[in-house]
Amino acid sequence: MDKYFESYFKAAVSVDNVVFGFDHTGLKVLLIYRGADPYRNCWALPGDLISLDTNLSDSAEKVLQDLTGLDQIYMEQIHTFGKVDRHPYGRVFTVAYFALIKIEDYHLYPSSWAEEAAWFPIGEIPDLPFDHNEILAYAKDQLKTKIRRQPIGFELLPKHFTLTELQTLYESILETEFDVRNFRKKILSMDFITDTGLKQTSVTHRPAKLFKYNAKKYNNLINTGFAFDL
Amino acid sequence: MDKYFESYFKAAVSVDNVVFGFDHTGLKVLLIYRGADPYRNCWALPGDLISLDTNLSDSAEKVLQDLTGLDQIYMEQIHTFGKVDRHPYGRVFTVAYFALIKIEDYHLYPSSWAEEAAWFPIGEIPDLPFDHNEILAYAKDQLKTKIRRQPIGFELLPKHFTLTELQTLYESILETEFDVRNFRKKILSMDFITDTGLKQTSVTHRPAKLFKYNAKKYNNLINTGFAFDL
DNA sequence: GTTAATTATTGTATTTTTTACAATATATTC
DNA sequence: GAATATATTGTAAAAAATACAATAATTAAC
Repeated sequence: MDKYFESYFKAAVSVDNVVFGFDHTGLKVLLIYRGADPYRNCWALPGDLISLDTNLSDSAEKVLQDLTGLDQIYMEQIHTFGKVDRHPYGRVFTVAYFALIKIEDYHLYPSSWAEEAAWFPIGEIPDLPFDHNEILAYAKDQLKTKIRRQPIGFELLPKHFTLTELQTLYESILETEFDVRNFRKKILSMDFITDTGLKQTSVTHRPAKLFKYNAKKYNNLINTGFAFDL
Repeated sequence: MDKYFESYFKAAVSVDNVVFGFDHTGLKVLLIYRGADPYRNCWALPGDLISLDTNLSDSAEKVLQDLTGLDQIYMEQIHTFGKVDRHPYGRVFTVAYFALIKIEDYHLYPSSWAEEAAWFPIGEIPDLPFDHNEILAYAKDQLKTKIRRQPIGFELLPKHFTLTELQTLYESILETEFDVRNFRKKILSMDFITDTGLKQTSVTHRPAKLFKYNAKKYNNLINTGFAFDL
């Protein structure tokens, strides 16, 4: 390499993951309690500087896995943040990813320098270090946009879910309300949510039918020009 | 900074701009002829390593301005590419931006190490260095997606345009055809494209009315829950 | 100045989709 | 079996999307 280029190779790159989960109480975000500088003893997005011998997308998975134990979950790159002074140790660009998980399917195993990992309701997020509040706001916005046009909502629900749960998910994220009958008609007419034949148990009222998302049917539809839109 | 962090601060970050233009012959992409290593004497996306004292979004504008002379145009970050071996000089992450311009409103002034700058029809793009073909493919895909849902098509047309030009733009980018009457009805019903009262001149047939995009009206609509969709 | 050539402009009937709206069904608990 | 709680379902009206072709305005050629 020419000497001329040396001054450019002094940046670091990090990954910050915005992991959304959902349960009956609403939308949640996964934060870790930092046990390392900078910003030791703060809750923050699970993110870290990345090692320069690893591809970016692999790094995103590795960082999340190292800090929280989460593996093999739906992840998507959303934006890169690169203000000059966003990191106290030097010029650090951070690539933000968003991820969706079924809370009840995973246990959290904080490790590396993450002392804790916990779900925070979307309305009760503390002040976060770096530009993490900005990143989170961006991710929330993306979630709202994407969930209307791609069938990613199912990533947040258990494998088997009721139509009421599905409707609650959409209403909660989109901050709106749907008519029960119309919502069901629309969803079922799309024909990629199928009845499992099973019903809820342990409820103290009429049990709801359990449905599941059929990715194959969705992909077939896509190929015929269909566009999901809620 | 702790010594521990030093090994992380050895990456470089670049910006690569995918600039789309449009004229009566179709969609075009702006490439520059590289007069510097690596890949000297190749056509490539206008991109460059960024200086570490400049914010990311400012860098995107600066790089484009330096190489092509283009300034104050619509730009949007689309994706960051970070494969380990994508750059021969070391670990370089590149943040891709896409930009839309009205070809006839600008002159190209290649400078810095860009020996030439030229518009290439989207169907006649040569093999590009780095992962630029991959970046371009991603950008094309984004353009197709975004143009259907945001009124960005107007960035590619002259300030005053005919409805036929607008329809041709959409048909060309979306690779589809619309019924003339239905297209006009739909566009005009959205009420943010207004008649300028002017007509085409120097055409050898019935002159078409000239319209313009009214961003204020669009923003008003957005705030009332309207969603542009073609 | 009439005709040919070229592109611009416009309306309507049909079909499909969206919307608004409330009664009945199925389970548990007491 | 009565009370309670949630699940499930249909229809009519309105709105939007679709399919389809004749007329209008200009220039060029004669």
